[in-house]
Amino acid sequence: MTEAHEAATGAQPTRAERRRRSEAAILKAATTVFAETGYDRTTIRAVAQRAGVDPALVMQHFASKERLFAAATEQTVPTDSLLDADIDGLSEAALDHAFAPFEDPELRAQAEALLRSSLTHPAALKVLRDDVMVPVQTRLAANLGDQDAALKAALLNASMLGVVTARYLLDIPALAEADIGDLRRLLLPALDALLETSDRDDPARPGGES
Amino acid sequence: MTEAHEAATGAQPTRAERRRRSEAAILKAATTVFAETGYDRTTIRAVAQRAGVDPALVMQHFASKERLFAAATEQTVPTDSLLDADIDGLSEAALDHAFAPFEDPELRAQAEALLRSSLTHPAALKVLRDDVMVPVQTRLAANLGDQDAALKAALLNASMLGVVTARYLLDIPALAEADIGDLRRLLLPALDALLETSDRDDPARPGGES
DNA sequence: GTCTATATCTTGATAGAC
DNA sequence: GTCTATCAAGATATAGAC
Repeated sequence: MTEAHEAATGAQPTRAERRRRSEAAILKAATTVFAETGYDRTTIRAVAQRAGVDPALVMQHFASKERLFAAATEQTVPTDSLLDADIDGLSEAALDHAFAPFEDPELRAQAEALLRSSLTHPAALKVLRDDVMVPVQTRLAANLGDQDAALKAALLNASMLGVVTARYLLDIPALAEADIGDLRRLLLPALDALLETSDRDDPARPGGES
Repeated sequence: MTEAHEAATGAQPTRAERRRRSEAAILKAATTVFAETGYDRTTIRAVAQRAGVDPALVMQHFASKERLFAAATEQTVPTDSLLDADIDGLSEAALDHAFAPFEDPELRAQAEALLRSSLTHPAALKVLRDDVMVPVQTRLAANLGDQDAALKAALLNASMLGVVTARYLLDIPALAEADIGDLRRLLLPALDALLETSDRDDPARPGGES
């Protein structure tokens, strides 16, 4: 039952429906404010104002600021498409995986809220590290093979973290204005070089077909 | 006049000397606390306790939390050694430049304080972007030459930001435990590949001496 | 020079009217 | 279900004793 449908039919939304909608409005507003200012500087009052509701209503729905933040940053980690990538397309898959949430209008605020708070809010740090970065690195490393796999995966992941942070959160001019195609074009060779088998590999298992 | 010297001679420190010392102690404590928890979660009380002085004394010396933070993160940008690097050693110079403050016990807390607060504290963001990253990128780009110079420099700089952030602030296991020599060994080829002249270069001015 | 005491403000959270 | 009113805690910053 959509709002437009109601307006056309004149039907009244049920109480449960009204409640669900105000909760969604609050959550959307909270995600935006968290994304803009981070956890600490975000106030319940500011969230309520943005959502057009009373501050007490925010507490009624989410019980605490901590749980509101958890709800606003939930599911930031998309279903990973890093498993089915062949080795050649691995860096490309990792690159796209890093940009995807920030280029998707639906996910952008969620991702930004989590990332912006990650350096100062312990709960956000834990989620980013344990639920996002480490799993991604594990899946990347699983596709690699050489003895430096874990470290290479971590470096690739951290580099991409730096790029999206600089572009979307720090607003570093050269990166914020850049075309995403140019970023891909320049980054891909570098990421490929990072993943390439290094000299120190086990001689019994010569690296790839170099 | 050192403390040890005074103890040996029994000389009394002057008032100005006592003041200078308590100010230094406060500044050191502030830098540490800012580095650990960021600007917002750092309280004047916590700084005073860490320094072993009264909270009011902190205000007496630095007037405001904002100015205390500015003093604690001042001079984070070291005199750049990126100008005299030849093109071949450029990525190596940039890499070392990124790690240096975090590997120097004297500078570590300063750098961490600035970086940790940069995503949530506007003043810290401005310093990191305008006084640290943009100048570094400008100097890197000046040594490059091709038409993507600015973007390549920005990407290299942002990647290193991500690596040091993941290693020193987020404590991503694979990176935090890694030997810095391994990080250099794996990163250098990737950074070199990033700076390499790309295919799209102006045909009238073939890139470097490749 | 240093500290006690406190003013002033803002926060998250709660209680109760309607 | 929503809002008014308010609490308790903690923050920066100040004033003044010593």
